[in-house]
Amino acid sequence: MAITIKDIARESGYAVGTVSRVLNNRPDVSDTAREKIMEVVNKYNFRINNNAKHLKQRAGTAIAIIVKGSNNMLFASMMEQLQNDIEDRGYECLIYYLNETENEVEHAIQVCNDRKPMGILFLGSNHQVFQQQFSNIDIPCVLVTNSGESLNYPNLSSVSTDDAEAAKAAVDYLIKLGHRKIGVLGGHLDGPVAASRLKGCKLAFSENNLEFDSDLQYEPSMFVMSHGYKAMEKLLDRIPDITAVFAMSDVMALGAMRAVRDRGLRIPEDISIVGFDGIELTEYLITRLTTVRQNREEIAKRSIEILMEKIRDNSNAVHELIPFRLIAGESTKPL
Amino acid sequence: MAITIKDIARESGYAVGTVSRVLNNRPDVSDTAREKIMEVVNKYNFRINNNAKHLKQRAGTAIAIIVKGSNNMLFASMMEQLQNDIEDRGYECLIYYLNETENEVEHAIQVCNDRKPMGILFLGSNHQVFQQQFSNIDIPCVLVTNSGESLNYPNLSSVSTDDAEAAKAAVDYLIKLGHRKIGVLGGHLDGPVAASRLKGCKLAFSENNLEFDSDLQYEPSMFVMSHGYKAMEKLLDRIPDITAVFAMSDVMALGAMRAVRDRGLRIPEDISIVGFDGIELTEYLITRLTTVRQNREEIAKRSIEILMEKIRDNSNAVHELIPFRLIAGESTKPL
DNA sequence: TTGTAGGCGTTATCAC
DNA sequence: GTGATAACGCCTACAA
Repeated sequence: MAITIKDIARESGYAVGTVSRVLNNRPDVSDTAREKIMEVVNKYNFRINNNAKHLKQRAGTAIAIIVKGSNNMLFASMMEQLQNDIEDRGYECLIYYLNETENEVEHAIQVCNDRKPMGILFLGSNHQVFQQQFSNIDIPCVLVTNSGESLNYPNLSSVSTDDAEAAKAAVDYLIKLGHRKIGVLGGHLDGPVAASRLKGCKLAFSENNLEFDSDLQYEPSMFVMSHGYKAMEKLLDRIPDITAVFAMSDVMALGAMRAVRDRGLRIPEDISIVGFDGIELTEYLITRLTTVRQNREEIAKRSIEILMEKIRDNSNAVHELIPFRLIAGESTKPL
Repeated sequence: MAITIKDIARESGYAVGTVSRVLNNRPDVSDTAREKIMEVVNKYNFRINNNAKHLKQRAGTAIAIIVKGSNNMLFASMMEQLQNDIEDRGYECLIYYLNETENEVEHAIQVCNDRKPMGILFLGSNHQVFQQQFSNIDIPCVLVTNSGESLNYPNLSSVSTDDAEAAKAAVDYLIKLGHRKIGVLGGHLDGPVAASRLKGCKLAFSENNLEFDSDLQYEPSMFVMSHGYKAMEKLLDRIPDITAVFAMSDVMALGAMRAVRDRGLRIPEDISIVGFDGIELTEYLITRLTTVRQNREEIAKRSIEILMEKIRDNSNAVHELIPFRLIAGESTKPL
């Protein structure tokens, strides 16, 4: 059906081995051969069959990136840098987007089987899934943006923000501004991210001798605008005299802002809001969002550096925390 | 190295043929065989080698989606629906994200070579690239969101918004509100999208007996916030008494809004802004953005329906326009 | 219902 | 520097 290197070999007068060598830019080919063969390749618009190629190749030279959630703006904003960085280092970059319901480790195992990458970067991860199946993976991996410390695998490093510290900083900021009736919008607590952030919140309250009643002040929400909106409505219903909110993601904060406004309240005059992540969008909002900015450039950079190091020396996993910054925007004010 | 169906065959006491049949859910296998083989498969955590599989398979049963730009919020918001819809119809869904600099048709040709999909959906496309190379693709394809009419390939359909009409509606709206000093922020005009939208703008002006001086009133910009911001600054410099702006994408409009605010002007009191696309975000902004909403749900739905139809009967390409709606937000007001 | 064997298109390993 | 040939792991006839 399709044209193969065999056809190219016949047409060019060379053997398949030589054609393969040319196609892979091997040095041990004469210029005449290279020229003649490439001519035929172009003439027939030949394309290599990657299935055959990867079937035969023992070890591939590629880095895989597995992203959970094509709608995640934080991840989206990191992809270009990651991809460029990997390619600049001479590796091929295999990108896979999975949705929330798919099993990222299962997928990774299959990728290892099919493409034998040298390492994997995970953007977004479900810890339970990692606990259950990650032992099937034996190449170096890095969790980008989540800590993998508690998972404790020798080949699973991580580069992330200190969630507890960062959340604490957000709530501290609100408390310093004089707020006392503070609500928290966050993820469901089965994951370590929301749990850590909530832990940080609680610490901020207790260190300031303030009560924190989770049932009253905490409202779980998915990390999307619509859920942030609804969660904020519930919080406003439960705590009518609330004056500030910390949302565990900017996107949720955005939904919350609109909910506040739709109740006829103003930001920051009536309610102060702090987000989390520091996605680009927050700087363009007319009421710039005060947010905990994860240093995504540095996280991306270090993730790759660490992955490369592990590929090189196969040393034990490291778990690095990258400093965050609280960016004071216009969505908060002293009470 | 890795475990193969041969190993499974040996362990289970069956032949490789039977193992293959079980793995592919073929009906012509006894329950005992299926059971016994699956037991061994699970015991050894066997995973099929897709390279070998696809190398051998003549025709794959999959639909490919090629997306240009992982940062494009309009595309991101359509992916889930597309993916679910395709999988609900029993097809496998192959997703590839490319960045702006990569050649989507080149990539598609390679995908056809390797995975032999039944059809391809393109989200985002460069017309020049299609002109040059699309003739190498002979399976049904659909351009999702861009018109492919002028490309005139028998196997390239498209489902899109009438760009000229929609842009005209946006500018008409501003004119009806009494605005006369109107600026336009748009893409570089080598692509058909920006060109069509600009054409629509011009028509709106001329039908209302208004002048439109491109050099003065049109400012090109990439479809990202930062460029929208800068382009708006230029427009404000050139036309100090400007009262309204139409931006050819919501993301650009967002940048423009912030630029306006940073000049100490207010939206919509001093400047009205209309966007394009109608991404979810626009509904959550505190100053809800007036925008031309592309009916992305319907575009996604029809794109797949058309692709399926073409796969079935291989009939000639169709180019469908899906009605848009102008959503009046809070970013515009009568002059 | 199950087994056998050939071949998919490439790379790798020999020779020459 | 180049050629011949044996794998790679699976699917698909065809035979039993």
